Amino acid sequence: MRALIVEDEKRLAAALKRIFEDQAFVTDVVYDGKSGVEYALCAPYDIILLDIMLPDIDGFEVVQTIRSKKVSTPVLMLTAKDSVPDKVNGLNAGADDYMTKPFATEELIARIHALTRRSGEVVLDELAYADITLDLTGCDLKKENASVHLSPKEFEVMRLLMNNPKSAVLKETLILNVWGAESGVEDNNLEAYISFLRRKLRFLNSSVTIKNLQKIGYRLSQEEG
Amino acid sequence: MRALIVEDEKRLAAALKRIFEDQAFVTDVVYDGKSGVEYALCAPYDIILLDIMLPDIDGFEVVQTIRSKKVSTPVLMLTAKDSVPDKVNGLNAGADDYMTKPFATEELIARIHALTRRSGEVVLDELAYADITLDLTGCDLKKENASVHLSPKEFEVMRLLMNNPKSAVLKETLILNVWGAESGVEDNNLEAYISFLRRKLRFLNSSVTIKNLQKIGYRLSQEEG
DNA sequence: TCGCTTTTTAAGAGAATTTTCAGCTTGACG
DNA sequence: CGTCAAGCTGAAAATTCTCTTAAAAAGCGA
Repeated sequence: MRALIVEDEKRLAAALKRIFEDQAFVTDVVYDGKSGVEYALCAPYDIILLDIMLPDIDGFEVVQTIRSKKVSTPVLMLTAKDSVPDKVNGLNAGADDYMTKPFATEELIARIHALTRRSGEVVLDELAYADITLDLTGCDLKKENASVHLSPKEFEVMRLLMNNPKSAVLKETLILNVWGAESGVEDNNLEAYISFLRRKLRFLNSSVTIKNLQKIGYRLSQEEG
Repeated sequence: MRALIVEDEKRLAAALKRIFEDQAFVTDVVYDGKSGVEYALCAPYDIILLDIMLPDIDGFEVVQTIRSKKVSTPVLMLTAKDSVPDKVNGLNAGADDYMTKPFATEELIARIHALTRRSGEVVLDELAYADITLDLTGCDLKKENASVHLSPKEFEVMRLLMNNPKSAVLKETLILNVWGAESGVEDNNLEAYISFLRRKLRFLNSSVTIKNLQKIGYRLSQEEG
């Protein structure tokens, strides 16, 4: 499932991205209306999250434009104002639902699911590799009947690794996606988490190990016997 | 399809962005080499357009860096000079194609399509020569079922040699691409690495040898029986 | 605030990689 | 041959990266 987030406030955008990714969406983020239209027209999304207040053209215009181009992806509008005109305008312009900021994460998730269920897809809630399974709804890592709890950051790191089981995941990618662009975290921080995860994998007695590629990053691998 | 443009001249960059967008690419533009590397490492692009002359680090170094991180996105280099050394360096460093400025829009479009078509069809993750194979996703050299691990620099040297199996690779080219422009490493350093690689080839019992051409450089060759 | 979990930081051990050096071999050329 | 420059190699030294702990700091709910 793919999601597009159109939101100019970077921090909120990052938080939303996280939420969507926790729901197993592949997520693109853009920070203005023009890009929103471009992206919506160029790639097939299952849902578009759209802020009304944007630096260039506003959310209403974005919906209108993409609808006029026959894109029928569900649109969830986000607005700081709880005013009736906004809602009406949004729905008239072609949005499928709206939410007012601030909002509870649970409510957002519920609405996301309501909108995407409608389009008839199944929501992926597990990631598997070799003998382990990552539960995307809870936050734990399982092997057969055993399971360990993962903290949010451990979970994010593991999810990225399990999403790219074939290739190495760059240290840059991991840090960017787990801590964010300008977090300024040290490599050692990531290393500590890798260490935490390795301990938990040993605890589970899994055949999965996290391999280091010097100067590059990490990848999962399965130990023989 | 997503494109990244790395070009410091704003007006040219804007023109390029327009061209890409007309071809239905979602396009990011950055104006210096450092940002180019960051973007390339953090998002999946289908093509990267890269100017050689950039304010901070040059285009060669950009390609070299992202390739050393195993990013295999096709790179189209742009150069004002039509000099052979530039082309050679670019292609050795891991670029897929180059164009000299000024250029015709049609030619650019044709090259873009050639490169992205290619990437759609085959994912290049191995380099082969005679009886050996270089795994570009991991860091190892294989012969049949045996394999040896290569360190980052060993890997780079080997990749350059295997990229140019027909001709000799100049010592300067090797040093430039593996150690960088102003590293000031001695020839003996390269010799040491050649020696490491030879040992590993012997270990693999490969028919491949690294031949020295006095005062020039090295080339791969296959020993008979 | 207290107690718990999570995250960050720090430090040292340990590995892996890279560089350096000395002595040796090879090839070119008179 | 003899000599010199260029190249080769193994070993040690130096450096850089990584791993693992433990402890400090931060966050969070009761």
